[in-house]
Amino acid sequence: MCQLFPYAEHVTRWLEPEQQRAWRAYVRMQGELNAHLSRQMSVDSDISMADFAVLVQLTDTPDERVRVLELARSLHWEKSRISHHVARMEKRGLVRRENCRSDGRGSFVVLTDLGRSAIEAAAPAHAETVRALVFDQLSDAEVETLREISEKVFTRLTTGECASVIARCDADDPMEVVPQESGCPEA
Amino acid sequence: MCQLFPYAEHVTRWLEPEQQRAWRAYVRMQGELNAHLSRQMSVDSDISMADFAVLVQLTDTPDERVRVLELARSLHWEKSRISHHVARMEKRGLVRRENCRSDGRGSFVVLTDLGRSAIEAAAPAHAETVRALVFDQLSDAEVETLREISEKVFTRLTTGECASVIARCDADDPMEVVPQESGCPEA
DNA sequence: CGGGAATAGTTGACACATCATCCACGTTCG
DNA sequence: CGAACGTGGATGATGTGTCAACTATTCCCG
Repeated sequence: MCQLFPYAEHVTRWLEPEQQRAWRAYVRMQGELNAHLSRQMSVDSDISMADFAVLVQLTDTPDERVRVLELARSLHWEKSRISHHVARMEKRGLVRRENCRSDGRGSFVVLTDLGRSAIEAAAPAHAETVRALVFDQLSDAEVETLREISEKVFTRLTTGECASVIARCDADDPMEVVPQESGCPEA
Repeated sequence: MCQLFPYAEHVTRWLEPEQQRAWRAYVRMQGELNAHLSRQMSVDSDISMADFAVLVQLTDTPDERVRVLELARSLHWEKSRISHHVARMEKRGLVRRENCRSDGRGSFVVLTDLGRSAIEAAAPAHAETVRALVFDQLSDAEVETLREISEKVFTRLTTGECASVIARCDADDPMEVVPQESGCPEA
């Protein structure tokens, strides 16, 4: 068995059985959940999760216009991804590009009316789906632990050697369930 | 604010603030973790996570050959995805296709020597990365809770209305950190 | 002022996922 | 037997993500 990886003991502490089980459960769940949320979103709102993320960033901003690099940083996307994606969204009329006067290199992504109504239509259903699939299954303690686990792993991912990947400036608010106004009273 | 979604109260209970925070932490973490694992895998093994998943299924099987539909079921992939992906892997020499004699429609995906050495090279580094990024950050209790949360959500996703998506037969073992032989003694 | 270096963004090539469609074979039942 | 229908799988079109190269502007330093 193990002789399949002759150098294993020098490189790897492997995973404990408990960890193996947890990891496989997590991987499976996470894959299915992503798939389900994406499908749900495109079925009942005709936009993708990626579109949604971009639109959230735009509605989060007072004048509904964000620099491309700003988008890249807050979404943790590569700039070329932003560029391609915005191009596609522009073709569908969800956003529009504008040149930046103060910096000749820059350009803004601006929310259109179509874009605004798209996200306003999508957000409630999405939040509802998340609630039904995830939070209705979990106790308060579990929710808290989920947050702690996520924060710990995320911190590990964005500090030290790992951080090299993208020029991580600060980057807050990568994604919301409900666009910012969700300071909804009865929430 | 909330009048942005006039029908919201009829449709949605929204998320509690605690849940919002947990959800955003989870989404962020999960996105970064996926990205990091994929990048890591392709950098130090020259195969993708998808390749890895397919190869694991093959090495899991005594004679290292699996029917396409079998693959689709155990990975929870669509059959066309398998087909395309196997085509690419075949072009790179990681697997090869063989016709099924007992059923003229069917075909087998067979592990090649190159494929075997690819996964043998990839697995330890991958397991090590997962351990370093995830499990080294977590207490035993957190690992247990992570598994419980994952199982609860996964169960919700694969039962009832949600299950309609793919013809969910049974489908076990969608993905492993270490190909099956990982019944490693000291693990 | 001039000439690199850094920065903002785009582009093209390619890997990947999904969807709809198609084809070949098998099964069933008249 | 043979027509109808189901199944295993392949294919092409399209949307999406990544990498590497490129352009254009701005910054910096002499």
